[in-house]
Amino acid sequence: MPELPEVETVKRALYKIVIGAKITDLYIGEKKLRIAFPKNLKKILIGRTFKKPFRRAKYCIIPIGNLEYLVFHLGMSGKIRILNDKPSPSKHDHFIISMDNNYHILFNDTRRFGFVDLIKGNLEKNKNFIKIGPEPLSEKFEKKYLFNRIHNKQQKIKNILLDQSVVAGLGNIYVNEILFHSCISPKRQGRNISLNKCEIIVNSTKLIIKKAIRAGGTTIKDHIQPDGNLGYFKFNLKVYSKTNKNCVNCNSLIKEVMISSRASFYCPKCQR
DNA sequence: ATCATCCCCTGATGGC
DNA sequence: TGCCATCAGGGGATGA
Repeated sequence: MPELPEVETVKRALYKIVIGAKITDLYIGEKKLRIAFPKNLKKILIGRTFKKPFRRAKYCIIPIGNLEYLVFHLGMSGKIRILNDKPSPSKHDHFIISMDNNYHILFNDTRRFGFVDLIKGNLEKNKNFIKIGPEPLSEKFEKKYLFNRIHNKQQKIKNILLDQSVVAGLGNIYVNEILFHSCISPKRQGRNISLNKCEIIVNSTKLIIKKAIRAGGTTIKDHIQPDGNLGYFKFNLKVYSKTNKNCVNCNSLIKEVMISSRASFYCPKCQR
């Protein structure tokens, strides 16, 4: 599910309820997620107080002390719910945090590609973060940077933008939408993209990511906001999963092709 | 180094 | 109805 806007939505929901809250209880499921839960996680967390949560790429991070962080990654199907009543864990519920303000954070993940981890020390030097590129909404993500990163690449632009070391947080839905907005074919090689086109890609990225965050992300199947609402950006999708629908600009039929075994959608007339 | 492919896992869907 | 193959928002390991 979750790309940057979905994780940002989760972070904002947590921000409203975790700051200053003390952890009173923890449930940890039997099954291993992408990585095992840290040893003694329960012992370490109970009694600790959350500080301000933040997001980096597709990771949601809550500091629990000086240079100590609780880190979530939602993988493909991970969901965070915020509940007023203590839930009894049902299928695919892997992690529940109870706090002294009577809120409960539930981590549910059908496919278990997500994980929960504890990180100590400088986050940006941690193995999960050290290679991650600039945030798309930061000033560091600008046309010259992008041009430098792609102008000698043999890869298709679709794959380049999915590469977290080039730009952080984009996934399959938003890359498809960004390339449509940029009028660039997903099959175009990185080295065939000019500086001017890079500016267009950068601007489209910022615009679409901002709009998606405002909408609470995109619900295709799994994603829901932590309060149970849908991600309303699904009503703004122009190409993703629109195979054989009409292009909103030129009325041509939207095409679907597989690029590196991931579905890619584009308008063959608008995107070159 | 760079790039494509496979794999982790569960569930939904569609063809036969 | 059942069975099988394919696909899904991610990303790490592998090997050419």
